[in-house]
Amino acid sequence: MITGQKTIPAKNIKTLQVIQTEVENSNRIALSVDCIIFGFDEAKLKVLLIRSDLKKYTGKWSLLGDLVFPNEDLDQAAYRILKQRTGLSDVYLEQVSTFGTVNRHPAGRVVTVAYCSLINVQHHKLNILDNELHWHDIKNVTDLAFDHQQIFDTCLQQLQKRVQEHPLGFNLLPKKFSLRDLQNLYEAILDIKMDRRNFRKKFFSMDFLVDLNEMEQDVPHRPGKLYKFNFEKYEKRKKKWVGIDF
Amino acid sequence: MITGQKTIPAKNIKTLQVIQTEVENSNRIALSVDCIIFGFDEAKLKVLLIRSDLKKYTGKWSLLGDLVFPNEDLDQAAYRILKQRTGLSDVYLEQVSTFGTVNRHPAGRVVTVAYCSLINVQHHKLNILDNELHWHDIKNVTDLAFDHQQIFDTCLQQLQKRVQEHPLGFNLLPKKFSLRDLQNLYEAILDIKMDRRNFRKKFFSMDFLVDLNEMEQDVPHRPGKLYKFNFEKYEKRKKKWVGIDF
DNA sequence: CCTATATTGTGTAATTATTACACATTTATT
DNA sequence: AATAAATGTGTAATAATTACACAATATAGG
Repeated sequence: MITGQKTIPAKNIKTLQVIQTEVENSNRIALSVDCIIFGFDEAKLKVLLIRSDLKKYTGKWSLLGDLVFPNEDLDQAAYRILKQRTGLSDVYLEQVSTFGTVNRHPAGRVVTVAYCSLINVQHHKLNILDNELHWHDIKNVTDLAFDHQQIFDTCLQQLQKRVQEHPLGFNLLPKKFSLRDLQNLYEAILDIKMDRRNFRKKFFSMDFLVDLNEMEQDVPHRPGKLYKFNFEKYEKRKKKWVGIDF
Repeated sequence: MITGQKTIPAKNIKTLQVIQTEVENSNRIALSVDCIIFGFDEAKLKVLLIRSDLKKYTGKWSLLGDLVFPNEDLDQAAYRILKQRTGLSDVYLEQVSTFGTVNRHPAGRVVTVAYCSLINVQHHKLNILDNELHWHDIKNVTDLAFDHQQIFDTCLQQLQKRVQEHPLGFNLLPKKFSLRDLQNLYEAILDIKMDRRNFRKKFFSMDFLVDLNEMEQDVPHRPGKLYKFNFEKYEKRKKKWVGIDF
């Protein structure tokens, strides 16, 4: 057991003055936010990308990003950049991970924080300010500019994990959806097929779906019932975990 | 469906020159790493803390952190800082989250990336260079300096989650451990009590524990069998997930 | 209007995982 | 030799998961 030793010379400890000098001078690094914006449309999971306009990456797609201002909170910067680049506000936005290899950006040292957002393609109008802002089927996302492929892969993986543990997916669907929509969503995100009956059983047993007593319109087959997700009930009841499993 | 529109003026797009100017000039921010180092001893989960030496936080404890150099990778910085401050190397180290509110540090704008490390207290000798470097029972960790309490809470929560899904816990135990040790560890991390028989059944059914045919020594009661974790087997077999549950 | 097509809605049996719970055994200590 | 303290073990009840098939309902097209 290690015990405290007040008398040891604090070699690695710095005074506030030293730290201030370091913070103010040569140790600073440019910091950016990159937004990974997922949407769901035509039963496919999509992501918003723009063309890179850097010569080094001509023709390649990239994530939406920009530098963080020295006087704004990191989360705030994420919302600002998302708003600026797509017109979107009032959406789910979550920090995923930070990427900081020295040479990840051709303009110099830029450490970037990835934020992930899930939006309902039907209900959010995009404000297209940027270079070919585009929804891309995630199946076709390869070879992005910078280290954006790695960032994208990380975010997709985290989405796959989180969507199984939290009702995130509903942010990607219209307010009223059919069970088929819901299953399509999960199948698209997780890239698997599920048994329809068991999928329904599972969601009904969770007891968060509210039957709206409405039917789908304009489908070329027997229409399904429409449901909404009861977020209030979920918030009240949530959290029970504990289940070791690996 | 949004389609690409090459002719839209790219208001938000910047040339490499513009970005370079931004990156080189006034937009830079100090970046630090904070290390949350968990250990397990006396059936308690512990964390390494040092005294803050800033006047503002006199008497308070803080995490081990330092600034990232402009020419080193972020992960590299985390390993360097951990090594520098504790003498530890060759340990599990993982990025958790980034904290970036404007006023989190009194010396100016410093965005910090939290890294979490799990070490075996018995098998790693600490190199005490710092101000009262100390193992603290996590139950007594309150009111840390800076926003370190928030960072600590986030890391502990993530540890609680991850330890249930991955065999992380074994990094905190000696190579040979009893099932009681293992259960104590889980109970300390998750802060719950578990049924002994069911705990054993669970771990035996996973089939990753190797019976070493050795017994505990120097315990004041019937000694238990010693086991090790079969990491190779785990690596081969891992990944099955898919289980929607919330 | 009738038929074909596509998709919805529904139940059960088998298997597997989880929970709750008690007593005999082994070792160290006195 | 007796005591104290912890180990090691099994079963029954319940809950969750999986695999699987057929009738009902709407649209589309002739």
